[in-house]
Amino acid sequence: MFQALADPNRRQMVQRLSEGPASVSELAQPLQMTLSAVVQHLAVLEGAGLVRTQKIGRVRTCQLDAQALRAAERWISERRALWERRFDRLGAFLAEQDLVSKEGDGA
Amino acid sequence: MFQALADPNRRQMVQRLSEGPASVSELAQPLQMTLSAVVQHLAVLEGAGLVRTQKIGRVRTCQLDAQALRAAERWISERRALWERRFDRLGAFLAEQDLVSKEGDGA
DNA sequence: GCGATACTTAAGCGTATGCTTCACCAACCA
DNA sequence: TGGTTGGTGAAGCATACGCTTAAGTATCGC
Repeated sequence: MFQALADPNRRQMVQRLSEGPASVSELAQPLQMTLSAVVQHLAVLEGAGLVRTQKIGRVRTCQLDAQALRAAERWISERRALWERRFDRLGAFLAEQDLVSKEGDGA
Repeated sequence: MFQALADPNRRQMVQRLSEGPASVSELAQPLQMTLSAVVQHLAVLEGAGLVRTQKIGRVRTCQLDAQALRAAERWISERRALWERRFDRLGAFLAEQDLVSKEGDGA
């Protein structure tokens, strides 16, 4: 799923879809590539569960699946929270002293 | 940055680091690959700003950068919120339509 | 029916990614 | 001092990825 979000074009597609549903060619329009390529990207997004699509007539309409986005968000959030909580428990002061203060000369 | 999180091994490293700082070989231990490969993954994570490292003696110590995680989290969160808000508006709109139509024929 | 539209599928191709090996340097320590 | 530990860097290789072209299918509008 992070794999699916890794590509800039796919993120742009997600961005577009966050503003509302769109057809495949609408998604393709701002992207400088073939419809074929867009469909392939779409397949990745759909495979990751980030996007759901449905075909009516000859038009495939796509929309975001908020639940999948929430799952990705949660994964990051949990790890961050874990790390930040740990940071707090140990005391920011010690950590500052020990790990951050030497950044001045190294970086 | 999503690119960096796309790889399962790198996510495992992030997972490990969320539990506390670790040296390169500590990170490598649970992973079935060469130290060399781990260093390369580490470079990707560091390049994405997800991890900061510092070398003391011959040991490189790694820790998560919560801020970068927060950035990724925010990107997802914003898109999800946008989409969900739209969803709500649609719900409200439909509800309103429903209400109006009932008022229309009821009164 | 017939051309245009909106995809769909398969094949191929160049490049990026993930990994290994090998050689190497810099601490640490007995 | 010399061996071991911890990490670095470059080269090479197999596979995955992103994209294109080309050919095909199903629908829509006239």
